[in-house]
Amino acid sequence: MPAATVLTERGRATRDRIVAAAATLIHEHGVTGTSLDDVRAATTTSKSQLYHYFTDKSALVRAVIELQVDQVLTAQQPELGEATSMAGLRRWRDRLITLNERDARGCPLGRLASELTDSDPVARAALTAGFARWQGLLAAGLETMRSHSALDPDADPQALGLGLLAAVQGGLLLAQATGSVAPLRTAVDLALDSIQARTAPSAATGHPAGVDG
Amino acid sequence: MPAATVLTERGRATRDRIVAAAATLIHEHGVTGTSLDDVRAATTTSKSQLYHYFTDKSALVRAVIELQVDQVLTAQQPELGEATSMAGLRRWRDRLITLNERDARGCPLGRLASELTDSDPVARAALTAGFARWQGLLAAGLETMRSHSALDPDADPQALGLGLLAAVQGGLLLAQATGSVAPLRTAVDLALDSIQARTAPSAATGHPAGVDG
DNA sequence: CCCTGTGTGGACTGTCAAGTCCACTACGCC
DNA sequence: GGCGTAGTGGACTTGACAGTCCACACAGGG
Repeated sequence: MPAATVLTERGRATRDRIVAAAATLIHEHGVTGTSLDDVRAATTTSKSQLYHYFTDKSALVRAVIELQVDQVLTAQQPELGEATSMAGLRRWRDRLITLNERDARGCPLGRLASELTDSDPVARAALTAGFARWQGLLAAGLETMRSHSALDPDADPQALGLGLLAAVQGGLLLAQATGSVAPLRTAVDLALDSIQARTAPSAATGHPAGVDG
Repeated sequence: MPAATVLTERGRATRDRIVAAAATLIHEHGVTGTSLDDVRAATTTSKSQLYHYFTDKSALVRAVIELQVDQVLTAQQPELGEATSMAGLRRWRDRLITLNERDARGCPLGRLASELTDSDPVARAALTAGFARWQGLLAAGLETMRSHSALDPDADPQALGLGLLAAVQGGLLLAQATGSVAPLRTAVDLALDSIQARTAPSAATGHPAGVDG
């Protein structure tokens, strides 16, 4: 008897409310730092509802992961989808910084990843898939650049996308630890400089290393 | 009445044993995933001993952080201290990869950082200090390069060190999530390429982007 | 040889959180 | 208008874990 299979509109609204609140709480306090009673209180629901919609806590966490992946990626739009030039990449970078200079909480996905990878294989797979989507979006933009001859034909868009994503994650981790966005800016700029160094000389549009755009 | 102030040799041995075992357990299962009973069992000590040497669990965690910072940094020696050229940096990179290709568990400091930064300010400070030491070691090597004119005089060793550290952290996070060292390699190579692009043309020793050294 | 303080053992308590259960309500369909 | 299913409320059980307490062992110094 797995949790609620058929949902009415009302049920779906309640379920969404639970996942949204859980996502916020987990982002702020982590998975183990968030109790189901906290979720219950934040949503004015009852214990039985949580177990009506989710078989157990880990199922709720997995639903949160799905939501967070979507939220994190859409929060970077439209800049992420338009990162098809150095200028576009720098606009995306600015967007990232703006998103994180308010509250340097780190990336929700990064936090979930380090908390769950060695305890919940299903969650891990969902997070890996989320990172892959993110990398894919970056790689797509870089691939477009390459097809427009704005990037060295030898450059590997997938690898560059992965490196860029790692810079973002590492930058956010250090930003969270230090309480400042500076590490994020520095890390992403370093990676972007590396990409810029691979732009076809004629098509290079950006400014030199490390300078804000 | 804070925990044990004066220790005999025997007491110090016990304390060290507790911290070492706790460090291992926490690296594997996280702070919240490690109970004091687990530590007790792993060290064949008793509850009263834990509270004899540490006021509470967070005090033990802080001792673990100190140990982990030292362990993480010394594990990178001597390569980290000799990263005073592109070749030296690449040897350090190889060392990092070797250290992590066995068990892609991520960086203990990274994990602790994302787990503790918004719950224990003291732990956060200790971790920030640890990251700062790491960054400082990298920056020192880069500074040496610059003083030898092997690096662009305009390059900022501190910023490059921070970016490199972020690449390592992000790479390790993704390595942990995907279960492969590949992201670490890609991330660090991307950052190193950026540094190489700032080497003084005459002193440049390395090979082009992304190739292993 | 006792006396003091460090080191050790392990039972015990209190709290908090996951998960269960049952009673009740709301809504649609026959 | 009853009947079944989705939705809701909240008390209860169970277990794990942080932290406490007291009793005992082992050392050295008078």
